[in-house]
Amino acid sequence: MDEQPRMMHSHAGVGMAGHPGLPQHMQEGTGGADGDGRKQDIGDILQQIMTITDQSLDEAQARKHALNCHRMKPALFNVLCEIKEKTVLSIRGAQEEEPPDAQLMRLDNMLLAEGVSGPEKGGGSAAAAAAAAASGGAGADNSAEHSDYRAKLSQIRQIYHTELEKYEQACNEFTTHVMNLLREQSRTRPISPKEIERMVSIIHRKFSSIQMQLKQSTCEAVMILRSRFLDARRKRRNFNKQATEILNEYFYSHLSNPYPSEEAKEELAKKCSITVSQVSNWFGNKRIRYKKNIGKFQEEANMYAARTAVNAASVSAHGSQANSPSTPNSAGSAGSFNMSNSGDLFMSVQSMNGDSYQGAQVGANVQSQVDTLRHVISQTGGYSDGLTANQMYSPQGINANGGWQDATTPSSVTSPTEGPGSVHSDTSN
DNA sequence: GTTAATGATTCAAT
DNA sequence: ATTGAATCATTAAC
Repeated sequence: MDEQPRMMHSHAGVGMAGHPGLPQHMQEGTGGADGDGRKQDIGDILQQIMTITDQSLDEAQARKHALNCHRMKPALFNVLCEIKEKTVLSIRGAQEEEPPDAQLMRLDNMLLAEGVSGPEKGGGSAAAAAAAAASGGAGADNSAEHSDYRAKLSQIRQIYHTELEKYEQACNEFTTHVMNLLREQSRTRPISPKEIERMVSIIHRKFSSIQMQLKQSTCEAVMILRSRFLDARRKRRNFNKQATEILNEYFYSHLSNPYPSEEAKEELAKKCSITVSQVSNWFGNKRIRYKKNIGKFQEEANMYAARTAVNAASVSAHGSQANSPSTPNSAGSAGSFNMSNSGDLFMSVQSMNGDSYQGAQVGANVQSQVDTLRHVISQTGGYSDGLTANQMYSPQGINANGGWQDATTPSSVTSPTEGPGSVHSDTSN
């Protein structure tokens, strides 16, 4: 509280120091208005300015008082104000008109998007929902994390608003204080309204730069929170049984080409209530894991093959039955996807199969039924003797195809197995 | 507590 | 951009 008088005092002193001699001179009654006299006056004034620092405080105060009482004071101030304004304007022209800060706008946009600076609850939940959607989960069961995220966000939000309010209040207080000060001082030194205005804008700029820091750190906090929340994405949630079944059905019924198109992925995603990228992930994992250890998946393959075969048969018995016997030897296609070339007996058949999907969708459908039926045939023993049947599902068949990096597969062990006899961990962990 | 299963991520190749 | 492969990280079963 005692700063104000001190400041005023010191400013007043400086103000006085600027033009101390003139009034004094006039006061002393040298009324002569001729040119020489004026020059003389100016000389005196300058002299007095130079010696002002030597003067005592009391003397300065006395002069100030004298100045304030002088009848010419208003006119003089007006002139000085005008001059000041002109110089100020020239400076101003150079440094003002700064463009609306891009950085600030970005921060504002982000805070708005994250629901920190927006309207009360709506923005926040919207952001949380967006984050939840980004997390890829089926929603529902990550409500704990969800609320956690929301709680943290609202905490940040609260801090942000409190601080912002504080800054605004401080800014207003300081502005009024400075304005009062300047108004007060305008009695003792030339201060134009424009100057006050300018000072206010400087203050506002300063405070807004402080606010920007606040916004920046808030943004950082939100980003950290967000990244932490999104890390929860890594928290694996098993798909529900139905979804897995749908995916497996598709996989095994398209075993010769288990690469669902974008549309198929979307369809599957919709059916399984998961995202398209999750479908892609699933198929990626499935392909690689299936390929790595076909033996392990035999049972599963048979099961789904049988199931889809039943469906297919019930839908269109004719077509499927017509197809199945036509390629009895190609049964080895159990693992036929991705195979490319090899001059085999299998090859010729399988490349044919491979070709079949490249064309119309009808072809693909037929293909899927063919795949399916092959499994059924093998499972039920089909025709052709057991040996053939075994070969159908053995990794040997795949190796024979040379399709994907044969090698490694312990064919000698797996081939005779009827089921997942050789269950060795595929993805050693 | 150990281990297999599994969804997600990363990185290189295409 | 998509895929394969390796790997990570979590879940579920034992």
